[in-house]
Amino acid sequence: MAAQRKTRPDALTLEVVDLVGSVVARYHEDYEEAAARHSLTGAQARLLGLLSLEPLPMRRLAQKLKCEPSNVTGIVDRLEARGLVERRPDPADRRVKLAAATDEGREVARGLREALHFAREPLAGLSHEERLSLRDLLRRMLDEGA
Amino acid sequence: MAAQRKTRPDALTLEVVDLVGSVVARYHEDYEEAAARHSLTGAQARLLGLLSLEPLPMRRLAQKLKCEPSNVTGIVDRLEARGLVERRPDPADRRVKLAAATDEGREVARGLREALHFAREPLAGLSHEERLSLRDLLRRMLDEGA
DNA sequence: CCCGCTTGCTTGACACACTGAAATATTCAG
DNA sequence: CTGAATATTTCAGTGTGTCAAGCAAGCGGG
Repeated sequence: MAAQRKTRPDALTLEVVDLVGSVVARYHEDYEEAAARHSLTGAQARLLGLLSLEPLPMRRLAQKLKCEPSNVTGIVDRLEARGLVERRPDPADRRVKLAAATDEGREVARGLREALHFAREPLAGLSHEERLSLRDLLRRMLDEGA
Repeated sequence: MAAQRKTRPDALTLEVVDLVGSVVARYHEDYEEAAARHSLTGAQARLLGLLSLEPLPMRRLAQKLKCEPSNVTGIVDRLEARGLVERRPDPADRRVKLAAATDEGREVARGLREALHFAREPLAGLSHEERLSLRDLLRRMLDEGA
């Protein structure tokens, strides 16, 4: 599959790597900015986004966010203080606490998603076919890369 | 060009947006991990990467990193303490301090870049033509989106 | 010349994200 | 029932980031 492994990447590859870097940077700025408009930090926005889909135990949140559970405690604390998230006991296991978005939390998450769709949509400039091919290329990248 | 503006994005667009999100997440993990292997934080690695190309005044660094100058002070302080960066006076203007990578700093930056090329190369699985078309699509995205 | 404005950098106080270790509560296997 | 494993929290410590204030150096007009 790979035409090269440890060998020097060619100019084209370097350029693509660079472009990906730019896209990543742009995406991040937009994300943080959208979060800030709702008085949230990036971490809080990501966590709230997860909880807007379904309640999750703290442990699962930590896994999804790829950080230590002790870190999640603080983020949930702050969102809870703002009334966007609440902690509920898990009826099946009294050790676990389920974090769940409140109605207001889901509302904020929805607003955030929409702000992001706008922000993320430099895609709008691409035709249907181009989007199709971009989708396939990105899928391939994600598959190959581990 | 754009088939829609404020209207609901179609399923394909949503999927692409999602894929971009995944690529961004993956890229970030790899970046942080590569930095950590050199005992650097992401911010330190980014700053060192900039300085490995050319010395820059603190002010310019803040602009490139999109943060406050007062923040740059701390990051440069830590890199300077590790001997990877040094502050020099600007002969043209005694107010400005030029941050420059030391030899060791450039060496670390080089190692980091290579680690990143590896990490960033889920691209290796794509053919030359595919990379070409990916490059064009990414360029279009970046152009359109501002 | 020198006064006042601007510019570049640093400092200090503060919030948040994050980690790692220790404490607590609960589950679960033997 | 006892001891190991699991879920969460607390605490101390580091780094990133902001904002306001301070200091030094450039710069323009009287």
